[in-house]
Amino acid sequence: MTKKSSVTSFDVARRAGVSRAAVSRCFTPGSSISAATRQKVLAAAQQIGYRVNPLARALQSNRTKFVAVLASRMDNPIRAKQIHQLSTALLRNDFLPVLLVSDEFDDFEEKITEIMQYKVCGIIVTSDTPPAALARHCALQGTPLVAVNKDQAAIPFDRVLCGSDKVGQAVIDIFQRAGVREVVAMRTENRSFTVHQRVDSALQAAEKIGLSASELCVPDMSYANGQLGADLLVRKAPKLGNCGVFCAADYLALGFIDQIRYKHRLLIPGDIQVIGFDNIPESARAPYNLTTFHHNTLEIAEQCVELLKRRIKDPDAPAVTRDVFSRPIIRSSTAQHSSVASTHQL
Amino acid sequence: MTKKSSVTSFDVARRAGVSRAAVSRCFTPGSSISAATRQKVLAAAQQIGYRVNPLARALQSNRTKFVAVLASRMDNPIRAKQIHQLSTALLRNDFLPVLLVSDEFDDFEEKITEIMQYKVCGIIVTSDTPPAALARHCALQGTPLVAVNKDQAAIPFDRVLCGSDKVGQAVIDIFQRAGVREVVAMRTENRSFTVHQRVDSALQAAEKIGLSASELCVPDMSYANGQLGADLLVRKAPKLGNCGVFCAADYLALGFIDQIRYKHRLLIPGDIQVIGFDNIPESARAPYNLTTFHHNTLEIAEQCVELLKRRIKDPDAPAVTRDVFSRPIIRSSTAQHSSVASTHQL
DNA sequence: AACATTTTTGTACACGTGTACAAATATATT
DNA sequence: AATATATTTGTACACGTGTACAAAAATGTT
Repeated sequence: MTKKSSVTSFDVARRAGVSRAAVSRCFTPGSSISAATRQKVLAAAQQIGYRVNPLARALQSNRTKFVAVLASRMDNPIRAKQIHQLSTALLRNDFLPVLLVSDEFDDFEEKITEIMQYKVCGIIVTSDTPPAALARHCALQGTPLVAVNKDQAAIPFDRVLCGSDKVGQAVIDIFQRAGVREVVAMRTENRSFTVHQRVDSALQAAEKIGLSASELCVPDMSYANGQLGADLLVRKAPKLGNCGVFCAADYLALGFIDQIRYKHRLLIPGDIQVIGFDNIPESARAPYNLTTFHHNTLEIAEQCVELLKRRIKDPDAPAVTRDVFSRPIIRSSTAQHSSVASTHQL
Repeated sequence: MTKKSSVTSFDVARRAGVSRAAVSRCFTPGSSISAATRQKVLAAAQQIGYRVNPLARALQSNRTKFVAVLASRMDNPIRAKQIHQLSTALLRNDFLPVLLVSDEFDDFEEKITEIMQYKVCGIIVTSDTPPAALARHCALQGTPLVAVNKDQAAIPFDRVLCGSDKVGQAVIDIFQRAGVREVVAMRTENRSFTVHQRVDSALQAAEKIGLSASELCVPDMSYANGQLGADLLVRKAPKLGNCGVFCAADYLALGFIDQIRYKHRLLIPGDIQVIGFDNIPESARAPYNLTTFHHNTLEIAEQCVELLKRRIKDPDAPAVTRDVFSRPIIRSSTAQHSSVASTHQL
């Protein structure tokens, strides 16, 4: 048993009556080979079930189809979905995703250098891994790097964002139309680029139209911290009138809403209006009906792969940033005053 | 730039004043090498930053550290968590997970045969991929195969389950203590081994103690199908008394609960009691508070890796099935009659 | 000290492929 | 038909490693 089915290009060459180089050329796109011999080789290969050994090919050409995907915190459904979409997009484009999950690893850099030894043809960063050191490492090895929702660094790399600055403006527009007089933006302490950008842009947009705005800070992005945020807000300002809270992630918003309703016994959107970001499945459901933004993970994934392919083709192209639009989705966690009752449903 | 840092074992050998074979032996566990030369080699390697080229090694030894992880439907949080835990467990044990997501792919088998060309050292199946054909393929190539929550097949393989038969009994116990007189078990049409096993074992357990029991079938495992199940149940039996519904997955249960409450205007657990399975984060929250079972993805992941390692060590060992216990978690979607108010909280 | 035995070392080959180079063939041009 | 050019083919080497084999060294035994 376990017969090593090592049928090599030699076998194909012999059977087709050509040199081994011809076989290699037949399976190497762009090589010079006549139609006649190509046919002979393909026929022979078909007959004896030949497949190019990708390891030997990689050893020679210094390239594999592997793409390292750096991830973390997959308990957040939007992150899980992003990984799902990324993996699918990569597979669809004939890459093979290697999933490196950074949680629990102190020596995560070690894992990255290890996978780079395999001559991966690219790295996609979704995790919290700070990309500065990684970008240096990649530049040194000539490995393409694409980062999702990351700030720029000294060494440039390709990036994909999700509606960086337009989101804040949209939040304020919605709140204003809904009659909100005071805006609170909830951010996290940890180093998440987009969270801060969303919150900052919202605060700026509020200031621009003279709307009272403040921020509220919780440690991390989770349901529990959303609850914490509710407690903090109620303690700080027990009397809330026409208040709108922008949570930088749906997970925060859900915790916030549940805590406001079930512990503090206030009404949403009657007493407090809430906007989230991500549009995770739960947000659409009856108990929440959260006004939020569609986090377009599919489009992000496709942009990542496109940038990756672009850079593989032209390693010296200038670094690019693609901004994927995040569509607002109005539901009933915000009041719907105006006649323009735009009720997008996903 | 992009200097190929190809420092090879030749370079190390020259610097250490030994043969290249000595270098190879130094980095091959179990090889015969003296302590003295090992030191010399390690020192030299350290100095010039040598790392074994894993591709060349793989070409020679016919083994890589890659493990193919077959996944699907990662929009379900429990599946996402399972992938997360599996990837982490693999990385912790010095493997590299390659994530193959089957959704959207008609020619998924092609992807599997492709990754097998890379001489992966194992395959772990979490997806809906029917393992029968795969098992044959793996047996032929001598590739270890571990399946999660799959039925046995003609060709045996290692398996990990999650409380296959004990769950049904536990469900009925809980319902009985809570005063339920009629049990309905919701199953899915699609080919999920564990769903059917859970439902069947519950029906059997009910029958054993003379409890009236019936089943309800919905197409797939999703929130929307939980809603559908609620509609079907209410249409079939508008007058429900002391009824307990066992949903084979929390996602179903949540949809069921929301639909029962927000559309049919019935009370839970007053009118209908509900038990789920998985203990996804949402189930613990205030709006739901679902009685369910802890789906121990961490333990499952570790068992998978353990079985994988075992089989790599001894390829001819008999196939094994490990059953991971799923602890019941009593919350308030079931009534708590008896004095033994066991309120486990995760 | 001479021999037998174990351990360590070096040489040489194998893994299966891509491609530079020159030779051979096919095509275009005068 | 003879020459110039473009295309295809085969040969030979390179990619970087693991390991069988025999030679050498170290260790143990009488």
